[in-house]
Amino acid sequence: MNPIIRELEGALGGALAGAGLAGGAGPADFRPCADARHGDYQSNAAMVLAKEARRKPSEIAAAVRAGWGGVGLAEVTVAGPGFLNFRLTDAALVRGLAGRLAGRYIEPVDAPKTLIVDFSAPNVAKSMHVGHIRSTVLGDCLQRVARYVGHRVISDNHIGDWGTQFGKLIVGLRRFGSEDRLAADPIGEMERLYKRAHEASQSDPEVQEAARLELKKLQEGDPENLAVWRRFRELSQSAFDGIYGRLGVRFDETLGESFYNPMLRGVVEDLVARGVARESEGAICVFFEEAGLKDKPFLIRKSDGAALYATTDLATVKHRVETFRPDEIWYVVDMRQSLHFQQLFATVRRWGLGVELRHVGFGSILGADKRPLKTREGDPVKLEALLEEAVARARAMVDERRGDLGEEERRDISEVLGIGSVKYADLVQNRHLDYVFEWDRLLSFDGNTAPYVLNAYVRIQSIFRKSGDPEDAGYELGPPSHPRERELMLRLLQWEDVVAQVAEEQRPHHLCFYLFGLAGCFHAFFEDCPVLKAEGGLRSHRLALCRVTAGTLRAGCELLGLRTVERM
RNA sequence: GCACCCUUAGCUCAGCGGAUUAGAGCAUCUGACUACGGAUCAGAAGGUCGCAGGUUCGAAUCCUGCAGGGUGCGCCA
Repeated sequence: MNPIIRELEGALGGALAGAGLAGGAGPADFRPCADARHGDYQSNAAMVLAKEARRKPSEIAAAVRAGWGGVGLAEVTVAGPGFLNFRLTDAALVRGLAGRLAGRYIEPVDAPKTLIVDFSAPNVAKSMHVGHIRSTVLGDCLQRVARYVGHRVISDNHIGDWGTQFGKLIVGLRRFGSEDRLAADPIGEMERLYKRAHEASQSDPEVQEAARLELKKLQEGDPENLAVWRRFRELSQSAFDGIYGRLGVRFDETLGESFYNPMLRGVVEDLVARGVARESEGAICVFFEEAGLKDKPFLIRKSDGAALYATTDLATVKHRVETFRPDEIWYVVDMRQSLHFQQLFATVRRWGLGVELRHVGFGSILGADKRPLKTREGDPVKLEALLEEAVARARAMVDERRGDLGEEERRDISEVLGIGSVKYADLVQNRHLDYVFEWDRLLSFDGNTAPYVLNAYVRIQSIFRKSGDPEDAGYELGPPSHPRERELMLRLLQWEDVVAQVAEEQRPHHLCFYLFGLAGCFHAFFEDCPVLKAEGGLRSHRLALCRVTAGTLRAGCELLGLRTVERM
């Protein structure tokens, strides 16, 4: 929280206590005014607390005003049935931004936690496609934000590197494989091999049997098949790394499904021994009493003895708890899996592992027809191709407007804008809504988009270049001399709270909306308040505002996983 | 059948631990081009917040029911 806002909230708490309403009555409910005409910040605490205390809200509000101890911070007015409206003093505005001008952008949370953020999770031997965008972009943003506010974060890519598909892949490689193709386009070749073997097995029982045997050999640790499997995995990983590099996404751990393989048997046995799971129709299941889960058993071992997705997930939780001692684990996974997570979480609770699990769910990406996005041929759209197209489209716009810049810089700007636009379009939306992927809207450089936000930053950088001042010039923040300055200062003050909210609710769209609003405030300020033409203290003050704004925009972009550029 | 999610302006969406006259963007219309970057700004118009009840001094927000759309639900992941 911004230090000055914290002081204000404290002063409100004190005034409430002075009015006979103990601090235990809950938060002071101090927040920016919904409508700026009423003031800068507001509190409905008087009305909320009046109900419990069986007193008149207006009376409580009047008492708060009379006992207001934050005179140097804000003036209080009472409106309507008991609204408390606050108008910050100039001194408070200046003091609230002093830390930021000095480069301090965040105060660590009071109680840092250890968090595991589980996201992305592509499958080996397949290319990443649109279905992976949201998990990857959202998960990366959340790990950045959580780290930023001071939590200890472990990001983990739970890749799909084990399963029945490897039987067919091995058969495919042996019968139809081509080293040349595998070297030239590893993922493409692996997909082709799988498809080829799968098709062959449909019509030819011999192929199907061969795949089954190869899978069995692999599972039993046959060295040759293991070597092939490792090769598939390595080839896939380097393809993933290429995309992650381009997206600027990093993982602390990449513990795929195969890692947990040796633990699966023990997990099932332990759950049975503890009475959490039991045999049913030849399989092992967990049954629930909870409403909604009653008739929905959680299968952890098939009747043929094989483990399932659920088993691996349970083993994963156990391993994470034992290894990293996390307070929370966040699963950034498609909402369609919410039942699975409900069951998983309920099972873990009964198992008594003592960790808070959270499903950070999100909706699907749809095509213009409102059906899951596919290519014209009906295949999923590959992530690499999608990023390539985004950058190409951005490049066309950069070329059109900035022919004066060199080739290398234009390429770099296009990359930042193209990738940034795709990420931003995803993050700006409330995550649990499906979203319709439309190139024109996504890359429209108008509205609440990455280019708009980046442009505000670029304009500020341009001011500094033009100022002729040294980069480390000291500027001094003064009291607002214009309404636009005041609006900008107030907006800047909200930064810490917005970041905290994103961390608490795992909802990055709040940060996007904040940055968009901040960029708008800056543009408006820039329109009405000459910076470089101002003189003396005013020039210094306005440049200080520019500096804090640029720093905040840059910090926000970084949290979203967007790179910034100096010119565009 | 059961469960979860969604329904707010023409379109895409914020807001939903209740509160002062429901907000943005896009599209539409009007202005600002001797511009510290017009990839901008200012303004207008546009909504019985799916429907019906209920709780409350006060409901887009909480509760119940209904309708429409989506998703998922024993041996896939």
